Amino acid sequence: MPDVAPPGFRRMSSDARREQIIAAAIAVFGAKGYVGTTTDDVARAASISQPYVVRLFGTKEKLFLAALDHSLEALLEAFGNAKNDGAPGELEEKMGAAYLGLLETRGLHQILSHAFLLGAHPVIGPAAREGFSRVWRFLREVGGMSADAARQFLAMGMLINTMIGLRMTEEYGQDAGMTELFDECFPESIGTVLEEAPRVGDPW
Amino acid sequence: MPDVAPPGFRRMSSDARREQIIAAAIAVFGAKGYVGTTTDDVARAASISQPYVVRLFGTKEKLFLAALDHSLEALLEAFGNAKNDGAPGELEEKMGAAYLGLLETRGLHQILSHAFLLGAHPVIGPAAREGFSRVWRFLREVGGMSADAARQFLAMGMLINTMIGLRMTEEYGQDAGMTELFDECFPESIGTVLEEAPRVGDPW
DNA sequence: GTGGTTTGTAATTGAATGATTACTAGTACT
DNA sequence: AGTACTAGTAATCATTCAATTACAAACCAC
Repeated sequence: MPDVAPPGFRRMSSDARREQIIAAAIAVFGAKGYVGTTTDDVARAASISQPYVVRLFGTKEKLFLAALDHSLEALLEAFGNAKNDGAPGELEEKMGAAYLGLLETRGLHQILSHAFLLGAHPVIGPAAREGFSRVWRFLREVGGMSADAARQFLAMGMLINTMIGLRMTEEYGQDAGMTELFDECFPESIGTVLEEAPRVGDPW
Repeated sequence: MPDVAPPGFRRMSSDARREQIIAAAIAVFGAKGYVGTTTDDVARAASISQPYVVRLFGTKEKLFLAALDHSLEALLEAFGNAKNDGAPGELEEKMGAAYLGLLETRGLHQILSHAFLLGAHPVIGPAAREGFSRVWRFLREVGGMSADAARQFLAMGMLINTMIGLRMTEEYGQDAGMTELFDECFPESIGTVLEEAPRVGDPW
Protein backbone atom coordinates (compact mmCIF):
# COMPACT_ATOMS: atom_id res chain seq x y z
CA MET A 1 0.00 0.00 0.00
CA PRO A 2 1.56 3.26 -1.09
CA ASP A 3 2.32 5.99 1.37
CA VAL A 4 -0.27 8.52 0.38
CA ALA A 5 0.29 11.97 1.84
CA PRO A 6 -2.91 13.71 2.95
CA PRO A 7 -3.77 16.79 0.85
CA GLY A 8 -2.50 19.61 3.04
CA PHE A 9 0.33 17.58 4.50
CA ARG A 10 3.54 19.34 5.49
CA ARG A 11 6.60 17.84 7.04
CA MET A 12 7.86 19.20 10.32
CA SER A 13 11.43 19.93 11.32
CA SER A 14 12.76 17.16 13.53
CA ASP A 15 13.30 19.67 16.33
CA ALA A 16 9.67 20.77 16.26
CA ARG A 17 8.62 17.12 16.13
CA ARG A 18 10.81 16.34 19.11
CA GLU A 19 9.11 19.02 21.17
CA GLN A 20 5.69 17.79 20.15
CA ILE A 21 6.61 14.25 21.12
CA ILE A 22 7.97 15.39 24.47
CA ALA A 23 4.69 17.14 25.27
CA ALA A 24 2.82 13.96 24.37
CA ALA A 25 5.27 11.90 26.39
CA ILE A 26 4.76 14.02 29.52
CA ALA A 27 1.02 13.53 29.27
CA VAL A 28 1.16 9.80 28.66
CA PHE A 29 4.01 8.89 30.99
CA GLY A 30 2.28 11.02 33.63
CA ALA A 31 -0.96 9.11 33.25
CA LYS A 32 0.38 5.57 32.87
CA GLY A 33 3.88 5.60 34.33
CA TYR A 34 7.19 4.66 32.78
CA VAL A 35 6.64 0.93 32.42
CA GLY A 36 2.93 1.24 31.74
CA THR A 37 3.43 3.49 28.74
CA THR A 38 4.25 2.05 25.33
CA THR A 39 6.20 3.93 22.71
CA ASP A 40 3.14 3.42 20.57
CA ASP A 41 0.97 5.23 23.14
CA VAL A 42 3.25 8.24 22.84
CA ALA A 43 3.31 7.96 19.05
CA ARG A 44 -0.48 7.98 18.86
CA ALA A 45 -0.72 10.93 21.22
CA ALA A 46 1.67 12.79 18.91
CA SER A 47 -0.11 11.55 15.75
CA ILE A 48 2.99 9.91 14.42
CA SER A 49 4.27 6.39 13.82
CA GLN A 50 5.86 4.34 16.58
CA PRO A 51 9.19 3.70 14.84
CA TYR A 52 9.71 7.41 14.35
CA VAL A 53 9.41 8.06 18.07
CA VAL A 54 12.06 5.44 18.69
CA ARG A 55 14.27 6.83 15.97
CA LEU A 56 14.14 10.38 17.24
CA PHE A 57 14.96 9.44 20.83
CA GLY A 58 16.89 6.19 20.53
CA THR A 59 15.13 4.30 23.32
CA LYS A 60 12.08 4.59 25.52
CA GLU A 61 14.39 5.26 28.43
CA LYS A 62 15.97 8.25 26.73
CA LEU A 63 12.53 9.55 25.80
CA PHE A 64 11.48 9.40 29.43
CA LEU A 65 14.65 11.19 30.50
CA ALA A 66 13.98 13.93 27.95
CA ALA A 67 10.42 14.33 29.19
CA LEU A 68 11.59 14.40 32.80
CA ASP A 69 14.22 17.01 32.05
CA HIS A 70 11.75 19.17 30.19
CA SER A 71 9.32 18.97 33.12
CA LEU A 72 11.96 19.97 35.65
CA GLU A 73 13.05 22.93 33.55
CA ALA A 74 9.45 24.08 33.24
CA LEU A 75 8.99 23.74 36.99
CA LEU A 76 12.06 25.76 37.91
CA GLU A 77 11.29 28.37 35.32
CA ALA A 78 7.77 28.79 36.70
CA PHE A 79 9.15 29.14 40.23
CA GLY A 80 11.72 31.67 39.04
CA ASN A 81 9.06 33.75 37.28
CA ALA A 82 6.84 33.64 40.35
CA LYS A 83 9.65 34.97 42.47
CA ASN A 84 10.47 37.83 40.11
CA ASP A 85 7.00 38.93 39.07
CA GLY A 86 7.33 42.17 41.04
CA ALA A 87 3.88 41.81 42.56
CA PRO A 88 3.39 41.99 46.32
CA GLY A 89 2.66 38.91 48.41
CA GLU A 90 4.32 36.02 50.21
CA LEU A 91 6.86 33.98 48.27
CA GLU A 92 5.37 30.63 49.29
CA GLU A 93 1.96 31.68 48.02
CA LYS A 94 3.28 32.92 44.71
CA MET A 95 5.26 29.75 44.14
CA GLY A 96 2.31 27.65 45.22
CA ALA A 97 0.14 29.40 42.66
CA ALA A 98 2.84 28.86 40.03
CA TYR A 99 2.82 25.16 40.87
CA LEU A 100 -0.92 24.98 40.28
CA GLY A 101 -0.49 26.97 37.06
CA LEU A 102 1.59 24.09 35.76
CA LEU A 103 -1.56 21.96 35.77
CA GLU A 104 -2.08 23.23 32.25
CA THR A 105 0.95 21.26 31.20
CA ARG A 106 -0.82 17.95 31.13
CA GLY A 107 0.93 15.23 33.11
CA LEU A 108 3.75 17.35 34.49
CA HIS A 109 3.07 16.80 38.16
CA GLN A 110 2.59 13.13 37.68
CA ILE A 111 5.61 12.40 35.55
CA LEU A 112 7.63 13.94 38.35
CA SER A 113 5.88 11.71 40.88
CA HIS A 114 6.56 8.66 38.73
CA ALA A 115 10.21 9.59 38.35
CA PHE A 116 10.47 10.04 42.11
CA LEU A 117 9.24 6.48 42.59
CA LEU A 118 11.87 5.05 40.25
CA GLY A 119 14.78 5.51 42.63
CA ALA A 120 15.82 1.88 42.21
CA HIS A 121 16.12 2.23 38.42
CA PRO A 122 19.78 2.25 37.36
CA VAL A 123 19.45 5.12 34.89
CA ILE A 124 16.28 7.00 35.80
CA GLY A 125 16.98 6.76 39.54
CA PRO A 126 20.09 8.97 39.52
CA ALA A 127 18.46 11.48 37.16
CA ALA A 128 15.41 11.71 39.41
CA ARG A 129 17.50 12.18 42.53
CA GLU A 130 19.46 14.95 40.87
CA GLY A 131 16.23 16.65 39.77
CA PHE A 132 14.73 16.48 43.25
CA SER A 133 17.93 17.84 44.73
CA ARG A 134 17.88 20.73 42.25
CA VAL A 135 14.39 21.67 43.36
CA TRP A 136 15.49 21.71 46.99
CA ARG A 137 18.53 23.85 46.22
CA PHE A 138 16.34 26.23 44.25
CA LEU A 139 13.91 26.69 47.13
CA ARG A 140 16.75 27.30 49.57
CA GLU A 141 19.18 29.32 47.48
CA VAL A 142 17.12 31.13 44.88
CA GLY A 143 13.87 31.24 46.82
CA GLY A 144 15.72 32.02 50.02
CA MET A 145 13.39 29.84 52.11
CA SER A 146 14.46 28.51 55.48
CA ALA A 147 15.04 24.77 55.71
CA ASP A 148 11.81 24.44 57.62
CA ALA A 149 9.81 26.51 55.13
CA ALA A 150 11.30 24.62 52.18
CA ARG A 151 10.49 21.30 53.82
CA GLN A 152 6.89 22.30 54.36
CA PHE A 153 6.57 23.67 50.86
CA LEU A 154 7.96 20.50 49.34
CA ALA A 155 5.78 18.30 51.52
CA MET A 156 2.72 20.20 50.42
CA GLY A 157 3.79 19.72 46.80
CA MET A 158 4.04 15.98 47.29
CA LEU A 159 0.57 15.90 48.85
CA ILE A 160 -0.84 17.84 45.91
CA ASN A 161 0.86 15.45 43.49
CA THR A 162 -0.71 12.54 45.32
CA MET A 163 -4.19 14.03 45.21
CA ILE A 164 -3.80 14.69 41.49
CA GLY A 165 -2.36 11.24 40.73
CA LEU A 166 -5.22 9.65 42.66
CA ARG A 167 -7.74 11.62 40.60
CA MET A 168 -9.16 12.62 43.92
CA THR A 169 -11.09 15.54 42.45
CA GLU A 170 -13.63 12.87 41.54
CA GLU A 171 -14.57 12.71 45.21
CA TYR A 172 -14.96 16.42 45.85
CA GLY A 173 -18.54 16.94 46.97
CA GLN A 174 -19.03 13.16 47.21
CA ASP A 175 -16.75 12.19 50.07
CA ALA A 176 -16.97 14.49 53.10
CA GLY A 177 -13.40 13.87 54.20
CA MET A 178 -11.95 14.58 50.79
CA THR A 179 -14.06 17.69 50.39
CA GLU A 180 -12.62 18.90 53.66
CA LEU A 181 -9.08 18.08 52.57
CA PHE A 182 -9.45 19.98 49.29
CA ASP A 183 -10.91 22.99 51.05
CA GLU A 184 -8.04 22.88 53.51
CA CYS A 185 -5.38 22.63 50.78
CA PHE A 186 -6.86 25.14 48.32
CA PRO A 187 -8.85 27.76 50.20
CA GLU A 188 -8.55 30.25 47.31
CA SER A 189 -7.86 28.14 44.27
CA ILE A 190 -10.23 25.22 44.68
CA GLY A 191 -12.14 26.21 41.55
CA THR A 192 -9.14 26.19 39.26
CA VAL A 193 -7.88 22.93 40.70
CA LEU A 194 -11.18 21.15 40.14
CA GLU A 195 -11.28 22.44 36.57
CA GLU A 196 -7.71 21.84 35.56
CA ALA A 197 -6.74 18.63 37.33
CA PRO A 198 -6.75 15.53 35.14
CA ARG A 199 -9.87 13.36 35.35
CA VAL A 200 -10.42 9.63 35.48
CA GLY A 201 -12.00 9.65 32.05
CA ASP A 202 -9.22 11.60 30.32
CA PRO A 203 -7.81 9.88 27.25
CA TRP A 204 -4.35 9.79 28.89
CA MET B 1 10.98 -34.76 34.29
CA PRO B 2 9.51 -35.99 37.56
CA ASP B 3 8.63 -33.63 40.32
CA VAL B 4 11.24 -34.57 42.92
CA ALA B 5 10.51 -33.21 46.38
CA PRO B 6 13.58 -32.00 48.31
CA PRO B 7 14.41 -34.17 51.36
CA GLY B 8 12.85 -32.24 54.22
CA PHE B 9 10.08 -30.77 52.12
CA ARG B 10 6.78 -29.89 53.73
CA ARG B 11 3.71 -28.40 52.18
CA MET B 12 2.18 -25.25 53.55
CA SER B 13 -1.49 -24.44 54.09
CA SER B 14 -2.78 -22.26 51.28
CA ASP B 15 -3.63 -19.56 53.80
CA ALA B 16 -0.08 -19.43 55.12
CA ARG B 17 1.18 -19.42 51.55
CA ARG B 18 -1.12 -16.57 50.69
CA GLU B 19 0.31 -14.47 53.50
CA GLN B 20 3.84 -15.26 52.46
CA ILE B 21 3.06 -14.28 48.89
CA ILE B 22 1.45 -11.03 50.02
CA ALA B 23 4.57 -10.09 51.97
CA ALA B 24 6.68 -10.81 48.89
CA ALA B 25 4.24 -8.89 46.72
CA ILE B 26 4.43 -5.79 48.92
CA ALA B 27 8.21 -5.81 48.65
CA VAL B 28 8.32 -6.35 44.90
CA PHE B 29 5.39 -4.16 43.86
CA GLY B 30 6.83 -1.49 46.13
CA ALA B 31 10.19 -1.63 44.41
CA LYS B 32 9.07 -2.01 40.81
CA GLY B 33 5.52 -0.74 40.66
CA TYR B 34 2.36 -2.48 39.51
CA VAL B 35 3.13 -2.71 35.81
CA GLY B 36 6.86 -3.18 36.33
CA THR B 37 6.39 -6.27 38.47
CA THR B 38 5.83 -9.69 36.94
CA THR B 39 3.95 -12.45 38.66
CA ASP B 40 7.16 -14.41 38.27
CA ASP B 41 9.07 -11.77 40.27
CA VAL B 42 6.66 -12.25 43.14
CA ALA B 43 6.81 -16.03 42.78
CA ARG B 44 10.61 -16.01 43.01
CA ALA B 45 10.55 -13.71 46.01
CA ALA B 46 8.19 -16.18 47.68
CA SER B 47 10.21 -19.21 46.49
CA ILE B 48 7.29 -20.66 44.64
CA SER B 49 6.24 -21.25 41.04
CA GLN B 50 4.62 -18.55 38.94
CA PRO B 51 1.44 -20.48 38.08
CA TYR B 52 0.76 -21.07 41.75
CA VAL B 53 0.81 -17.37 42.48
CA VAL B 54 -1.72 -16.83 39.74
CA ARG B 55 -3.86 -19.69 40.96
CA LEU B 56 -4.00 -18.49 44.55
CA PHE B 57 -4.97 -14.94 43.61
CA GLY B 58 -6.70 -15.27 40.25
CA THR B 59 -5.00 -12.36 38.50
CA LYS B 60 -2.10 -10.02 39.01
CA GLU B 61 -4.61 -7.24 39.60
CA LYS B 62 -6.26 -9.10 42.47
CA LEU B 63 -2.85 -9.85 43.94
CA PHE B 64 -2.02 -6.16 43.94
CA LEU B 65 -5.33 -5.32 45.56
CA ALA B 66 -4.67 -7.88 48.28
CA ALA B 67 -1.21 -6.44 48.91
CA LEU B 68 -2.59 -2.91 48.97
CA ASP B 69 -5.32 -3.85 51.40
CA HIS B 70 -2.88 -5.63 53.68
CA SER B 71 -0.62 -2.56 53.67
CA LEU B 72 -3.44 -0.21 54.55
CA GLU B 73 -4.58 -2.42 57.41
CA ALA B 74 -1.04 -2.55 58.76
CA LEU B 75 -0.78 1.23 58.51
CA LEU B 76 -4.01 1.94 60.36
CA GLU B 77 -3.23 -0.68 62.97
CA ALA B 78 0.17 0.93 63.60
CA PHE B 79 -1.43 4.35 63.94
CA GLY B 80 -4.06 2.94 66.28
CA ASN B 81 -1.44 1.33 68.49
CA ALA B 82 0.61 4.51 68.56
CA LYS B 83 -2.39 6.43 69.76
CA ASN B 84 -3.24 3.99 72.52
CA ASP B 85 0.22 3.12 73.80
CA GLY B 86 -0.41 5.02 77.06
CA ALA B 87 2.98 6.73 76.88
CA PRO B 88 3.23 10.51 77.17
CA GLY B 89 4.01 12.71 74.18
CA GLU B 90 2.41 14.48 71.23
CA LEU B 91 0.11 12.43 69.04
CA GLU B 92 1.74 13.59 65.80
CA GLU B 93 5.14 12.48 67.03
CA LYS B 94 3.95 9.08 68.12
CA MET B 95 2.19 8.45 64.84
CA GLY B 96 5.18 9.75 62.92
CA ALA B 97 7.38 7.28 64.76
CA ALA B 98 4.89 4.51 64.02
CA TYR B 99 5.06 5.43 60.35
CA LEU B 100 8.83 5.04 60.37
CA GLY B 101 8.49 1.78 62.27
CA LEU B 102 6.64 0.41 59.26
CA LEU B 103 9.90 0.64 57.32
CA GLU B 104 10.57 -2.86 58.55
CA THR B 105 7.70 -4.05 56.38
CA ARG B 106 9.67 -3.95 53.18
CA GLY B 107 7.96 -2.01 50.41
CA LEU B 108 4.95 -0.84 52.40
CA HIS B 109 5.45 2.88 51.94
CA GLN B 110 6.16 2.50 48.28
CA ILE B 111 3.31 0.21 47.36
CA LEU B 112 1.05 2.87 48.83
CA SER B 113 2.78 5.53 46.74
CA HIS B 114 2.41 3.42 43.64
CA ALA B 115 -1.25 2.81 44.33
CA PHE B 116 -1.76 6.54 44.85
CA LEU B 117 -0.39 7.16 41.36
CA LEU B 118 -2.77 4.71 39.77
CA GLY B 119 -5.83 6.92 40.09
CA ALA B 120 -6.63 6.52 36.39
CA HIS B 121 -6.73 2.71 36.65
CA PRO B 122 -10.31 1.45 36.45
CA VAL B 123 -10.01 -1.06 39.29
CA ILE B 124 -7.02 -0.02 41.36
CA GLY B 125 -7.90 3.67 41.16
CA PRO B 126 -11.13 3.45 43.18
CA ALA B 127 -9.52 1.13 45.74
CA ALA B 128 -6.62 3.54 46.18
CA ARG B 129 -8.93 6.52 46.58
CA GLU B 130 -10.93 4.69 49.21
CA GLY B 131 -7.75 3.75 51.07
CA PHE B 132 -6.46 7.30 51.05
CA SER B 133 -9.80 8.57 52.23
CA ARG B 134 -9.77 6.04 55.08
CA VAL B 135 -6.41 7.34 56.24
CA TRP B 136 -7.73 10.89 56.28
CA ARG B 137 -10.82 9.91 58.23
CA PHE B 138 -8.65 8.01 60.69
CA LEU B 139 -6.43 11.02 61.35
CA ARG B 140 -9.43 13.29 61.84
CA GLU B 141 -11.86 11.02 63.68
CA VAL B 142 -9.76 8.51 65.58
CA GLY B 143 -6.63 10.63 65.88
CA GLY B 144 -8.70 13.69 66.62
CA MET B 145 -6.40 15.95 64.60
CA SER B 146 -7.59 19.30 63.29
CA ALA B 147 -7.96 19.55 59.52
CA ASP B 148 -4.82 21.66 59.41
CA ALA B 149 -2.81 19.24 61.53
CA ALA B 150 -4.00 16.25 59.53
CA ARG B 151 -3.11 17.99 56.28
CA GLN B 152 0.39 18.73 57.51
CA PHE B 153 0.84 15.22 58.83
CA LEU B 154 -0.29 13.69 55.56
CA ALA B 155 1.89 16.03 53.52
CA MET B 156 4.91 15.06 55.58
CA GLY B 157 4.08 11.41 54.98
CA MET B 158 3.99 11.97 51.24
CA LEU B 159 7.37 13.71 51.38
CA ILE B 160 8.84 10.81 53.34
CA ASN B 161 7.42 8.35 50.82
CA THR B 162 9.04 10.33 48.04
CA MET B 163 12.42 10.38 49.71
CA ILE B 164 12.22 6.64 50.29
CA GLY B 165 11.04 5.87 46.78
CA LEU B 166 13.85 7.99 45.37
CA ARG B 167 16.38 6.03 47.42
CA MET B 168 17.54 9.42 48.57
CA THR B 169 19.37 8.00 51.58
CA GLU B 170 22.14 7.28 49.06
CA GLU B 171 22.86 10.99 49.00
CA TYR B 172 23.00 11.59 52.74
CA GLY B 173 26.48 12.89 53.49
CA GLN B 174 27.17 13.25 49.76
CA ASP B 175 24.79 15.99 48.69
CA ALA B 176 24.70 18.98 51.03
CA GLY B 177 21.10 19.90 50.25
CA MET B 178 19.82 16.38 50.82
CA THR B 179 21.77 16.05 54.03
CA GLU B 180 20.07 19.20 55.21
CA LEU B 181 16.65 17.92 54.17
CA PHE B 182 17.10 14.64 56.04
CA ASP B 183 18.28 16.42 59.16
CA GLU B 184 15.28 18.70 58.92
CA CYS B 185 12.82 15.83 58.47
CA PHE B 186 14.28 13.42 61.01
CA PRO B 187 16.01 15.35 63.79
CA GLU B 188 15.74 12.40 66.19
CA SER B 189 15.34 9.37 64.01
CA ILE B 190 17.84 9.98 61.22
CA GLY B 191 19.89 6.93 62.27
CA THR B 192 17.01 4.47 62.03
CA VAL B 193 15.86 5.91 58.74
CA LEU B 194 19.29 5.56 57.13
CA GLU B 195 19.53 1.99 58.37
CA GLU B 196 16.06 0.79 57.55
CA ALA B 197 15.17 2.56 54.32
CA PRO B 198 15.49 0.44 51.18
CA ARG B 199 18.70 0.87 49.21
CA VAL B 200 19.46 1.11 45.50
CA GLY B 201 21.25 -2.21 45.55
CA ASP B 202 18.44 -4.13 47.28
CA PRO B 203 17.30 -7.22 45.44
CA TRP B 204 13.78 -5.75 45.17
C1' DG C 1 -3.57 -48.75 52.70
C1' DT C 2 -6.67 -46.66 49.67
C1' DG C 3 -9.23 -42.90 47.74
C1' DG C 4 -10.30 -38.21 47.58
C1' DT C 5 -8.66 -33.57 48.35
C1' DT C 6 -5.21 -30.03 48.44
C1' DT C 7 -0.68 -28.26 47.43
C1' DG C 8 2.28 -27.66 43.98
C1' DT C 9 4.96 -27.79 39.23
C1' DA C 10 6.44 -28.08 34.05
C1' DA C 11 5.18 -26.90 29.70
C1' DT C 12 2.89 -24.06 26.70
C1' DT C 13 0.35 -20.30 24.56
C1' DG C 14 -1.31 -15.97 22.71
C1' DA C 15 -0.92 -11.25 23.01
C1' DA C 16 1.89 -7.15 23.65
C1' DT C 17 5.87 -4.43 22.91
C1' DG C 18 10.62 -2.16 22.01
C1' DA C 19 13.46 -2.15 18.48
C1' DT C 20 15.26 -2.92 13.63
C1' DT C 21 15.06 -3.03 8.67
C1' DA C 22 13.89 -1.63 4.38
C1' DC C 23 11.59 1.36 2.05
C1' DT C 24 9.02 6.04 0.23
C1' DA C 25 8.24 10.83 -0.18
C1' DG C 26 9.15 15.69 0.66
C1' DT C 27 12.75 19.38 0.59
C1' DA C 28 16.86 22.15 -0.43
C1' DC C 29 20.69 23.30 -3.11
C1' DT C 30 22.92 23.90 -7.15
C1' DA D 1 16.13 18.69 -13.33
C1' DG D 2 18.97 16.11 -10.72
C1' DT D 3 21.05 14.79 -6.43
C1' DA D 4 21.73 14.47 -1.69
C1' DC D 5 19.56 14.81 2.62
C1' DT D 6 15.81 14.66 5.92
C1' DA D 7 11.17 13.22 7.54
C1' DG D 8 8.39 9.59 7.81
C1' DT D 9 6.11 4.77 7.40
C1' DA D 10 4.94 -0.47 6.94
C1' DA D 11 6.35 -4.77 8.06
C1' DT D 12 8.57 -7.71 10.98
C1' DC D 13 11.27 -9.81 14.80
C1' DA D 14 12.72 -11.45 19.30
C1' DT D 15 11.30 -11.06 24.01
C1' DT D 16 8.54 -10.95 27.73
C1' DC D 17 4.64 -12.09 30.39
C1' DA D 18 -0.06 -13.36 32.40
C1' DA D 19 -2.68 -17.01 32.14
C1' DT D 20 -4.10 -21.99 31.09
C1' DT D 21 -3.55 -26.88 30.94
C1' DA D 22 -2.22 -31.11 32.35
C1' DC D 23 -0.11 -33.53 35.53
C1' DA D 24 2.22 -35.24 40.16
C1' DA D 25 3.24 -35.54 44.87
C1' DA D 26 1.82 -34.76 49.67
C1' DC D 27 -1.76 -35.08 53.11
C1' DC D 28 -5.87 -36.91 55.47
C1' DA D 29 -10.05 -39.50 56.80
C1' DC D 30 -11.46 -43.93 57.12
